[in-house]
Amino acid sequence: MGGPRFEPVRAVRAYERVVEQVEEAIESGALTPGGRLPSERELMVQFSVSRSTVREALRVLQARGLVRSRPGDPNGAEVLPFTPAALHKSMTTLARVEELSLAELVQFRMVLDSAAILLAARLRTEEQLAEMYAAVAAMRAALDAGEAGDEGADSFGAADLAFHDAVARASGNKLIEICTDVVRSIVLKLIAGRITDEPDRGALMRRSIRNHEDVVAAMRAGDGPLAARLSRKAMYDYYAGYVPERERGALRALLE
Amino acid sequence: MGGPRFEPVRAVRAYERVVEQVEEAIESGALTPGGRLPSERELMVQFSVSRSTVREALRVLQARGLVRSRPGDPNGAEVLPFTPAALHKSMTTLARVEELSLAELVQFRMVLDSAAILLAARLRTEEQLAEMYAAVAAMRAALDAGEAGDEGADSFGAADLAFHDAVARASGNKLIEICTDVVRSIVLKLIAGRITDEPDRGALMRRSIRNHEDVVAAMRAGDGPLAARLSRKAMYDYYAGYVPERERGALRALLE
DNA sequence: CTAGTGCACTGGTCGGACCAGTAGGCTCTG
DNA sequence: CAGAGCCTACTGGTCCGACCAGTGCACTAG
Repeated sequence: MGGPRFEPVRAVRAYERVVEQVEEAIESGALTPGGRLPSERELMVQFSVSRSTVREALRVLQARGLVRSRPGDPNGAEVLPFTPAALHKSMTTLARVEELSLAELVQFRMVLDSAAILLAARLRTEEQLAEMYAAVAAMRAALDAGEAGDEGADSFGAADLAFHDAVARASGNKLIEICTDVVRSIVLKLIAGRITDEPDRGALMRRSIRNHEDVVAAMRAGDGPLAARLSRKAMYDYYAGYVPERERGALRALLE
Repeated sequence: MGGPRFEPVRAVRAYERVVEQVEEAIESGALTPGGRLPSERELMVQFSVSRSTVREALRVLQARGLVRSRPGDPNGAEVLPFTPAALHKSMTTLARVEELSLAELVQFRMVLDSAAILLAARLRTEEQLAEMYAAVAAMRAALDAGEAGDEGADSFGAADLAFHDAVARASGNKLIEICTDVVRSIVLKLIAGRITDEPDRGALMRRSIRNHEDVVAAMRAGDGPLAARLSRKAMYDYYAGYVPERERGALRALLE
């Protein structure tokens, strides 16, 4: 039969117990976003631990994006609504430490974005479709403004963001929405600097706009698979130039 | 012209500076996994801060999965190789706090897994293909063992994990690999308990095995799109029963 | 009734102290 | 001389008490 199966007892630190309890209170809904934790001095009484322990627990909770504390606030730490900030942080370190290549990130975006478009083609409302049209129009306006001066880059990027954000929201999947946003910002940070030096930037933008128009037209027509395929091609066209030649093959694998 | 553009100065805490410096040392490669940080008392000298501050910084770094400290270790905190533990944590809280539905999670898995299979169908080596066959064989063995007693559930799940892990690795995209793994474990945790109560469990497993066989056959034939479509169907078949009726439509949208 | 001023309290940081635990050098023994 | 055991100098975990610069609110003076 074998003796009783003993499990190794991991030494559980005091601050971890505090973290667990607060975390559970938040997840169970006992503490809602906007609500306040008791002050540190109050917490040390309730948990019967020292203030150092309380503070270390709060640091962990803060690192996980669950609470925020402000000096001088008489109300104690504030419970935050969930933000993907922690997710963003861990993915960013993943990208840096684990040497994620730009190709992998762009590939990931192609996968998620085309999935979002496939879903949005079915689920989108007329209003959301209008948002997408507006975003494309804003991209065109940014292009025209950029032809004269050199200011259009920011607003073009903002319009592009608005487009993909509208699509992601229309997909009805919050996880896709958040992940696309996170990965998008990481990609942009990686190619920042190189993006404005692009010699053919105007042509790139024009092509991107045309691609977006094709995508949204296919979505209006309800042809999700086509829209998804077009969106993968659009993203490939836009980012392939930044990806080393020998890694582009993996990207093209998604173009069918 | 407008006056000089002042930026709001956010009060930067001492422990944050410590975190930043250590983080940068890790990301720049000055500190490599397996390496050791100086002891806390040594750090408080180097940074000219108190031990409380050092410790709060270490707690943050630990929460981000970058270091780990053990009591009594004369070598100081250990720099960890990257693990998706932090990513996992933040996604889990995302799932709980932000009320991600099971349907969204399964949908996400369908998207990522089919993408991984599409890529793996092109890039897989013979060895990786053999791994997948072995995993399917293990699933069948677990089923047969389970018919007699009631022990097969664990080994069936383990074999299933091995299959999808092999596919994800063969895709050549570490981000996909990590995310599928994270989401997978969250899904399993959500339906834990319900999974063994399934009355038709044997039939479900048999069907799943057949689906996996079809997928791997399509991959051997090099038909990525077919394999991807089959894998989406396989996942739908396996998990749809746990998803509320009215949310299944979004899942079916991915079946074409 | 309003505007200004304290006060009580907050979080951030510091320094010192104690404890249980570890690792490696040391001594003592064979 | 070799090996087994103790011992000490560290480690991280926790506690305590203190000070500071801020914040909100009540209270007061106009």
